[in-house]
This record gives sequence, structure tokens and C-alpha cells, in this order.
Amino acid sequence: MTETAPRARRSDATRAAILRAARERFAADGYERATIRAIAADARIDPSMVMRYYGSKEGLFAAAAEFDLRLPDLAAVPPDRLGETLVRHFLARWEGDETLAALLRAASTNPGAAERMRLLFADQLAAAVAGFGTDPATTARRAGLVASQTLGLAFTRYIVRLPPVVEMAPEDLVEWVAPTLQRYLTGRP
Amino acid sequence: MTETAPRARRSDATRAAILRAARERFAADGYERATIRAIAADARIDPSMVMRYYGSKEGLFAAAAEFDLRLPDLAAVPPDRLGETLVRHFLARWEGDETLAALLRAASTNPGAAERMRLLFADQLAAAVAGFGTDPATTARRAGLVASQTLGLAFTRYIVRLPPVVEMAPEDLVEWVAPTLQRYLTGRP
DNA sequence: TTTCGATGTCAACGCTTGTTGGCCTACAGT
DNA sequence: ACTGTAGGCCAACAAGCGTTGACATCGAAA
Repeated sequence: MTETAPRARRSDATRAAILRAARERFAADGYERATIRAIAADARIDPSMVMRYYGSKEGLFAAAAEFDLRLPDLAAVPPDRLGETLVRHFLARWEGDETLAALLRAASTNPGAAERMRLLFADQLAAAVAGFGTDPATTARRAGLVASQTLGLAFTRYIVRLPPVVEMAPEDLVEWVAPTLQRYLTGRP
Repeated sequence: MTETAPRARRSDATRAAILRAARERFAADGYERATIRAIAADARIDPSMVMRYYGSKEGLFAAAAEFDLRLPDLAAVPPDRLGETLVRHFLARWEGDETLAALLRAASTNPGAAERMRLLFADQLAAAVAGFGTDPATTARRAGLVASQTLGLAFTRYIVRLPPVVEMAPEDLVEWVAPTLQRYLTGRP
């Protein structure tokens, strides 16, 4: 049989440097202000290399915005701590990886990024919500409500940077927001 | 005394057409993709007129993003219906005027627009929250939490357009989101 | 009727953008 | 030692951008 994992190419370091610089720029500046030239400069290579490895700016963004929410299995969480678990997880995920911030910023202006955001929350979040056994007829709606509060928190804290939201400690945020998600997940209309 | 209200200029119709087109474009495309040329074409005038009347693209945006939330006096609202009142008001305001959508989209990528968003919520929302007599030490934080849910709702419904959030009827949204805001406003940590 | 400022058009500027193709260089296989 | 190929750089392209200044036209005041 042929080797399934292609052996490391000499250019892998460059590819990774480009991707890292791209995520930083997309997260800080959004899709249109993050120029290929600036990204290439950050990665200390020529702009044409970006084209060679990722085809186009859109291709680069698609690669840079690849993301897995790594949501925990909600069926294994005590039913009354679903909200708390989710907020904690999201906060940790946002703070530790700027990919989500890049995606969020870009989703405001770039149709492709918005589509990606929809897929991310439709596939991963809705799937996780469906996983703990609620009425299938309401899961999509519950997931949407959770998304509205979650993305709103990210938007005000990491994008617009509203001072009171930025200054709140993660634990305080958990305390306030967890009951909201809990009700969206398990409450009745 | 001199006349305080300058009499209508002949160009007022043009100015208004530019502003209307600008709001549409900024709301639909964001700051950088909304070009002066496209706005001028929508308003059926020459791009140079935009410069003459608004100085620069930034000046045009500043004029187009002028906005008053028109928040009601919360002191006159029954204390147990604060959340409901706010959601209803916000939904009506979002749906009726695309200025807020323009500001929201632009705030993701344009630093000036983000600053404007901060001012809007610091001045108008925090002021309204302070107006119904809560502990002054917690008003900023409560307003921030309200902003996180409110902007998150707007972001998912009007910008990213997550299907489940788009499809929910305003009344259903009120029913779900009102208790959240109510707790952020009057609940204890 | 003349005049003059306000209103509007036209063509061009300098700059930045994504993208392309040619060329040089280094290294792995023979 | 030779050669082919992958990695990398350079210079340039066409297109689009915000912005500018010169010129035409209209409408009201003199």
C-alpha cells in the first residue's frame, strides 16, 4: 500500500508561518484590510508564495478559518450545569485561539466568511445541542438562541471591546451568562 | 437676531440622496466594500459631489452613522417588564432603520466605527439603565451585559443571518430574550 | 441683462490591491 | 559531478480605490 501520510515537505514551515500570520491579520483587521502583502511581510516571505500555496486570498482565508469548536459531549454533563459548561468552554476557546476572532470579524463583511460561520454553528453547535436529548423540533431554535448570546459576548468583548464587558473577569461572566444559556437549552417558552 | 434655521439650500435633496444611498451600502457591504463610486451611482450623481458635501469617506460615514436609539424612559416602565420593553424596542428599531446595521457591520473592521459603537452604548444605553434607579456601582456592567445579548441578537439575525434566528417571529424572540435582559437589569449576581 | 456664487460634470492623479510569469538558487536522486 | 525539481524572489500587470482641480451650467440677486 502507498504511504497515506505524505512525508514532510521542505516548505511546511513556510506554509505554517503564512497561516499563522494570516490568522493574526484577519483577526486584527478583518478580511479586506488584511492584505496579502502585509501577511507575507509578517511571515517574512514574498507575497507570491501565498498565491502559490493557497491559490488566492479567499483560499488563504478558507485555510486560516478552519476551526473546530471542540464542544464537549453535552450528554455527559449534569443537566443543570449545561449553561455553565458551555460559557466556560466558549470563553476558553475564544481566549486561546484567535481563529474564531478572525472568523467573526470577517463574517461581518465577507459573504464567504458569513457562510462559514453559519455552517460552524449549524453543524457543530446545533449538533451538540441535539446531543443531550431535547425535543428535536426545538433544537435548531435553542442553538440559535445560544449562538445569539455567545456571539454577542464575543462581539462586545473581542471585536467592539465595550469596556464593561472587557473588564469583567471570566468567572463573573460565567456567573451572569450561564443561567441565560441554561434557559435557552432547557427552559420552556 | 440672525435666522437660526438656515433656509433650505437647493442641494438638500442631493445631500439626502447621498446619505440614503450611503446607509444602504454601508449596511449591505460594510465600510471598505462600500465604495464612494457605488454610493454616488446609487444617488445618481458624480463621486466628487460626495467629497464636496462630506469631505471624505470617513466624513460621509460619520454623517450616515449618526443615530439615536430613542430608548424609552425606563423609570416609567413597570419594573417587571423592563426586559420585555427593551427587546421590543430594539427589535423595532433594528427593523425600521438600517443605520444600526450599517454601524454594526462597519464596527467590525473600522476602528472609528467601533469607537462610535462604544459611545452609542456607553452614552445612550448605560444612561437609560442608570435612569431607573439601580445601584450606580453595577449599572455599567448591567448595561454591558444587555449590550452583549442585544448586539448578539442583531449580529446573528441581520449580519450573519443564522437561519433559526432569522426565522423566529419577533414575538417569539421577545418571549425568549426578555427574561435574559430582565435578569441582567434587575437580577443579583 | 449682467454677474456671481452655488451646483454639478469630467478627466485625471497617485496609490494600493490581488495576481502573474520569469528567473535565480539550493538540494535530492542518480 | 550532473540534473531535475521544488522553493523562493523580483518586477510588473490591470483594476479599483479615494481624492483633486479645472471647467460647464443654472438661478437668483443687482
